[in-house]
Amino acid sequence: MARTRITSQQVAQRAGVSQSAVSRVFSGASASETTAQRVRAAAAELGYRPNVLARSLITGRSRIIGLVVAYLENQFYPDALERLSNVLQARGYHILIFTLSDRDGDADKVIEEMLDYQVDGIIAASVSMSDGLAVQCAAADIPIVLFNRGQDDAGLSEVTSDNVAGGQRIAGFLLAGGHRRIAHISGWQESSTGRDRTRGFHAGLAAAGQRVVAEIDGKYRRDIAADAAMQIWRTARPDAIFVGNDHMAFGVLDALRGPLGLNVPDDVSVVGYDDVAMAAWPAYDLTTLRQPSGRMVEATVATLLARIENPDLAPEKIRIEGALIQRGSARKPKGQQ
Amino acid sequence: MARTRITSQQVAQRAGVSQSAVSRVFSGASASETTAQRVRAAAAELGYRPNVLARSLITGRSRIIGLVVAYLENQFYPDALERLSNVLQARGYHILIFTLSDRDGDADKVIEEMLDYQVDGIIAASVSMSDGLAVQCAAADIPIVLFNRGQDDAGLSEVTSDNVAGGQRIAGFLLAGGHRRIAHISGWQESSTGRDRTRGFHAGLAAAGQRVVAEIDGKYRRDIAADAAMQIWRTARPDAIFVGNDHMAFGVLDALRGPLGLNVPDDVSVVGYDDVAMAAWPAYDLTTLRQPSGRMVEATVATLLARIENPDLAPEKIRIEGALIQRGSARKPKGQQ
DNA sequence: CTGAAAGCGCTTACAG
DNA sequence: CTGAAAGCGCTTACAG
Repeated sequence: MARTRITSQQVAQRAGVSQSAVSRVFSGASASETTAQRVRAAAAELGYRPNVLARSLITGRSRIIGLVVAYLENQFYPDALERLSNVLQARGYHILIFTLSDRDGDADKVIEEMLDYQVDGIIAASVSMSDGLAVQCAAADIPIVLFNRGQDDAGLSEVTSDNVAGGQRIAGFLLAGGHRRIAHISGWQESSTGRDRTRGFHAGLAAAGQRVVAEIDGKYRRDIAADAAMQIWRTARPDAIFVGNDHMAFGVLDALRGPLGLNVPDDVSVVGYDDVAMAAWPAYDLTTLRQPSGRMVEATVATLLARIENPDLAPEKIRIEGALIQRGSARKPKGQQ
Repeated sequence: MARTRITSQQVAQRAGVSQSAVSRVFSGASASETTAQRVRAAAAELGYRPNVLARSLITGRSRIIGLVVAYLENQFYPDALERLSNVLQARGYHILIFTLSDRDGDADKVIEEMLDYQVDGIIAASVSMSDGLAVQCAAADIPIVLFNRGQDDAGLSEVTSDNVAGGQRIAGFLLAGGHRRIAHISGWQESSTGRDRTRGFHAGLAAAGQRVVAEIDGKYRRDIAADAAMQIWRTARPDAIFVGNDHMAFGVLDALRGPLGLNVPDDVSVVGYDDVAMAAWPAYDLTTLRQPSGRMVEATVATLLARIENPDLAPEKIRIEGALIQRGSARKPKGQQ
C-alpha cells in the first residue's frame, strides 16, 4: 500500500481553484468567502491537512521545540514535561524529545541533532551545556532556555527558583527549630542548582555562627544519598539533615527509618527541596522548599516564544520564588504549630 | 540577526563540486573518495548539517515518531518514555510528544496533529483510540502501536503484559496465603488493562469457589483509590486488597496505615501491579506483579520500526509475561519465606 | 563517478 | 481576489 497523503494540489483540482488558493485558505491569508467554502468542502471530502514539514521549509518555522531531559526518575521532571507539553501544545508548538543516555556528557551532540530538525527553540531541562554549543545555537539564531539550571558565562536564558535564597531559608528554619548538629547531603555539585542551594545553606548557617557537621555530595542520586545518610549518621550524629532535593530525601528517609531504625523528626529532622507530589504523601510527609513548577514552566515558555517571535530580544535570567512547605519530617520552630 | 543556516549549495560552492555531490556524500550514496573528502572538509569549515525536514519532504520519511502519553504521574510512564526515547534515538528516530490534556477524549484530535507532522509511526501509551481514527491512520499508512493498552476491534498493533494471567496469578497468590475476605480496587474499567486484570482476578478467585467481598473502580487515580480503601475497610473488613496498579496502591497503603491505623500485612495484605521503582522503596515495600517495561519497550520499537520499513507487515499483538514480585505488603503462602 | 534537472508540498511576492 | 511562477533545501533518476 503506497503512502498517499492528500496534497493541496488535489484539493485545488477538486475545488476548481488554483493550488495557491488552497494554500491561502489554510494559511489564513485573504480569500473570498466562496473560494474558501469550496476549498474547505473539497478538503473535508478528501481529508486534506497541510503538510507541516513542507510549510516549515518555506516559512523557516517548524513549530517544533527541542527538549533535552534527564533525571526522569525524579518526579519533578515528568511533571514539568507534562506541563511544558500542554502549554506549548496550546500555543501550536510541539516537543521533540532528546534524552541524555549518559548523564552528563553529550548534551552537545544531542543539540546538533536538534538543529538538524530545524527546531524553533530549545529547552534544556536539568542540563548544562558547553559554551561552544551555546555559541553555535546563537549563530543559528535558535533561542535556548535552561530550565532549572543556570550557567553564568554563556548568554543563555534560564529559569530557576532562587536556590541560594532557598538554601538560606532552610538553614534559618532548622536553626530556629533548635537544631545544632546540622548535616548536608548536597545536590550534585557539578550543577548550578546543587551548588547554589549549598551555598545559600552554608551562608544561612554562617550567619548564625554555625557550620555543617558533615557534608556529602548526593549527586542527585537516591542510592548515593541513602548511603551518605548512613555514613553521616555513624560518623557525625546530626540532629538535622538538609538534602539537596526531594528525590534523594526519600532515599534518606528510608535509610534513616529502616536500617538505622531512627524516628524522624524526633531523632533527626530531614528537609528536602522541590516539593514534588510525593513529598505530600503520608509515607514521607516531607518538609521541603517548593519549586513552583507551574510558574517556572510558564516563564520558560513565555520567554522562549517571545524570543522566537522576536529574535532581537536579549536572553533573560528568571528566578522564581518558592515557599518553604512545613510538614512532618522536620521539627518546627518553637511557638509555631 | 537573520536565521542563516548553511545549505548544501554553499558547501558545494566551497568544495568546488555540484550540490548533488554534496547530497550524495551526506546521504551515503556513492562518491569518489576525493570528492567525499573535499565535501566533508568544506562542510566542517562551514558547520554544515543536512536539513532533516527538507530531506523528509522528498524521501517521505521524517524519522519522527509521534508519542501520545498521559498519566505521567504514574512512574511507569516516565520510565517507559525514557526507555522509548533512548531506544529510538539509537536507531535514528526521535519522539514528538503529544500529551492528552483531559484524560480520555481527544486522542483523536491529537493524532490528526501528528499526521500533520508526517510522523513515520505512532506509539500511543495508556490511550485507546476511536476506530475511525485507526482507519484513518491505516489509510495514511502510518503504523500505530498501542503501548500498555489493547483494543480488540481495530487492527492495531499492541504491546501489553498478560494482564488476565497476571490478575489470575495474584488471586492464586492471595488464596494460597490464606486470605478469605478479598477485595479489589480495580484499574480503570474503561481501559483494557483495568478490565483484563479484573477479569483474571475474578477468574482466579472463582476457580477456588471464591469471589470478592467488595470492589470499587479506582480509575487509576490515587485519590479515588485511597477513598475506596477507606470505604471498603469500613464496609467489608477485607483481609486482602488487590489494587489495579502500583500508583493507586501507594495511596491505598497510605490510607490504610495512616487514617485507619492498620498494620500491613498483619491486618490486611495489599498487592499492586506494575512494579515501578517506588514499589521497592522501603516506605512501601509493595508486593506486585511486574510489567517488564524494558522488554515491552523493545517489543514496541521492534514491531513499529519493522512495519515502517515494511508496510506490508500485519499488525501484531504482543503479550509479555511478568513475574510476581513478593515483598512485605502481603502475607506469603505457608511454607514459603 | 558526476552534474543538470525535476520534484517533494508548501508559501509568497508578482501581475492581472 | 486569484493564478502562474519562483523557491525553501534536499534526493534521485537521467545522461554523460
